[in-house]
Amino acid sequence: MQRGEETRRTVLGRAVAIASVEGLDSLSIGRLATDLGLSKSGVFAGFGSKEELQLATVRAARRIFADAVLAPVRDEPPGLRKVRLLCESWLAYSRARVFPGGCFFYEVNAEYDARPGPLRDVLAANWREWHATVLGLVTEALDTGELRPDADPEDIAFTLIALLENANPQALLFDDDTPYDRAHRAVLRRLRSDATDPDGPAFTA
Amino acid sequence: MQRGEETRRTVLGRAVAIASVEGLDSLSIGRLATDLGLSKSGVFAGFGSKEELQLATVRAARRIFADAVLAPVRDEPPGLRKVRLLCESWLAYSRARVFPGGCFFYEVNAEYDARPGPLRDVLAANWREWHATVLGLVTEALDTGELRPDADPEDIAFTLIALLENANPQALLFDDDTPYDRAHRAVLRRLRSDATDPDGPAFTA
DNA sequence: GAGATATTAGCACGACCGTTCGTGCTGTTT
DNA sequence: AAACAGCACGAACGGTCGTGCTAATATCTC
Repeated sequence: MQRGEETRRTVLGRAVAIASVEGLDSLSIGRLATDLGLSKSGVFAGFGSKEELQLATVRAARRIFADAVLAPVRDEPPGLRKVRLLCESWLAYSRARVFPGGCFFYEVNAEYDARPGPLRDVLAANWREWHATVLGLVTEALDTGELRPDADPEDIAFTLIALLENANPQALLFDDDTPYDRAHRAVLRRLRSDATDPDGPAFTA
Repeated sequence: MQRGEETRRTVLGRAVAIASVEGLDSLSIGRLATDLGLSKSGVFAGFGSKEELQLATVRAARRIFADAVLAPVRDEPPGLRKVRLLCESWLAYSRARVFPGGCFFYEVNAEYDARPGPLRDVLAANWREWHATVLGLVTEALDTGELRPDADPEDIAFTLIALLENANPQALLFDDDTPYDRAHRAVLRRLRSDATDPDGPAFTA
């Protein structure tokens, strides 16, 4: 009997869309029910509490993020090119409005970063995971010798993430895609500045 | 008879604090009244509508931001050092929790960047102003010859802002101040990479 | 088919929301 | 002293919120 699971999926699909635009606080069970033609208690029953609905929404968004951003580069060989492709994948994900409100996690991190509780904890864990992913790829690029040995992978990861995430609100606030291009150029610049071969194939292929 | 104005100030002081942590949506007139020992209708009367309260809150936050971040460097002579001091001023502002939720505008921009309306419009204007300020100082540093003539001021401004803003959520999410140090180093690195004298007095004084 | 079970619907609750209204207080102006 | 504006108050409005109940319905197992 997996009809309940399907309902949950339907609800979560709408929930991630709403939350990416208006935040997890604006998720309301009654509104979800009305939007989807369900009863309020039916939606409620599928989650048990509003907080569980919010947590499930974050987990659903995490899967979508992984599919949209991480999956396309998963099978790339380690190295500097893979770092670049990951950044480009992220920019494409924000630009394509995989979530209608841009990056889901930019929105909800800002919403909960100063509010202790289970939600912030899971968001912090997701951030750590994302940061570790970027840092891991940068470290691999160091191992392949495409980055100078004295390069600081932590600094590179921090900078790359900063450039990506900053394009998101600017593009949304002004309904303008040029911040993505600017972020892309800044990413390339940062990578080149520590690359052993600034004109190598990692930047052109 | 300026007692009303003083009440408004009291309300706005609490409002900016709440909004920096929980967002402008979580501002509730009844809660402000309870917190401050006022009546709900009294608070309401001072603003006329919830949206006007939100807009007034943004204006109040803008003044606080200007005092905390811009004012300390206002009288510095133009040049690369002034750019660096502005960045350090911003980091100190976020670190010191001038707003308890970190940077007020990081929070509310994320909240409203995908929601058209008067609030997004005023937030976009504020962002433009902030960006123009950074860009102006960078351009001045170009004029003084401290930055290489082929440096792209737009790219520098974008990168600096990205580095600053990215430190904020990370510090809040993990209750940890090291992102500020990392952002600081990244800022210096970015400025040095386009400076005519990477070891000049702009970086040491 | 019959019975067990998982899933929805319907309804009511208390709390809080933004907003409106009428009223009284307080200090200035005439 | 009288008239007046500015301001805050308490009460109440219709609505929506999350959350519990109970009842009806759909699906799976025998």
